[in-house]
Amino acid sequence: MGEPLSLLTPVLVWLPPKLTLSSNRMPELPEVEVLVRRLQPLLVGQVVSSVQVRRLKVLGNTSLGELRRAVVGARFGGVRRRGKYLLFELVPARPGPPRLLVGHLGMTGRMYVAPSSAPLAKHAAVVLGLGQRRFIFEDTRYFGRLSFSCGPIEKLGPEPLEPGFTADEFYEHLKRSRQAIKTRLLDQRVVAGVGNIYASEALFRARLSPRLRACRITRPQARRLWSAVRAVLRVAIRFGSTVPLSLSGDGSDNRLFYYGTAAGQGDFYTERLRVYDRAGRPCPRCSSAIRRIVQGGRSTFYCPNCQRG
DNA sequence: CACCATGTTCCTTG
DNA sequence: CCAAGGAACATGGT
Repeated sequence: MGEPLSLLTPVLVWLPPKLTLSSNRMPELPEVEVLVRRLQPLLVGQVVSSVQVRRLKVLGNTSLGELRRAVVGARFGGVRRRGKYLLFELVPARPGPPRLLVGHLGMTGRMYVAPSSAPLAKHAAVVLGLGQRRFIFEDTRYFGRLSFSCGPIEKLGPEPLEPGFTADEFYEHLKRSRQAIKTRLLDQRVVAGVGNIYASEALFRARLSPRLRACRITRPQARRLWSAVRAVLRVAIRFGSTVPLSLSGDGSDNRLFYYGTAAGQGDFYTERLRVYDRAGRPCPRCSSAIRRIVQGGRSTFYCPNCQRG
């Protein structure tokens, strides 16, 4: 600063970073939480004028007729999250009890609100008309769901960031299984919302080996892991809340925040995962090489030096 | 071209 | 009946 501008001073032009966040990252609790917060102001109060289902599979056991009857004319009430599930409350036009539409993004699902004039995505599975705009559930692999089936959410374990998730119950639950601790973390009945990425991250933070058998965990170790799970998820939500992604379909971005991807420039896209997908690279604590193993058919990443047990 | 990635459900085996 | 392990699902990226 203070340097006088001359005709020879190069002019720096700021270009917005391209919003091409890696699409191979799957939504877990933090991604769903951030999505729910962003969808809320776009949906609450909106009245559904039409329903288009382009892939019946994503409705699961819900029939197209049932969806139409319950949704057309209804108004979006609350938008909430449970584990990795999105919960949409739909208030009927005529007096009656609200219905709960349950969504899951599977591995490649997206949900966003776009102008009705925008071209429809190739893999748009369900489209709800909202006047000039439409709510779109898109999923290239169609593993996701949007239905009235509440069965899956009733089986979920405690919400990790709420008081119902206690270190003591977590410990008692782990004690009952001979499976590797990493595999247990992926069981949605133990704690809801942890997926393959944050399971590795939490174990690293707790300095516990992913191969440790759950029943061999000590009470202090369980407490450390309990704390690490919560910290990892909270940090991811905080980070995701700062990413300036648009949910209005006016950009070419993928409309879903993915944590920890280093695409583009600037602080928003700094790599923040410590071990996931970093095989062979140095551990951020001790510089040993991060190792990749397969547990239950899924990749696990950890530092063999820092993570014991 | 063969294989890999993810989350959930379903099936089989012990 | 339960725990644990593996296949299947569908598609695109490498």
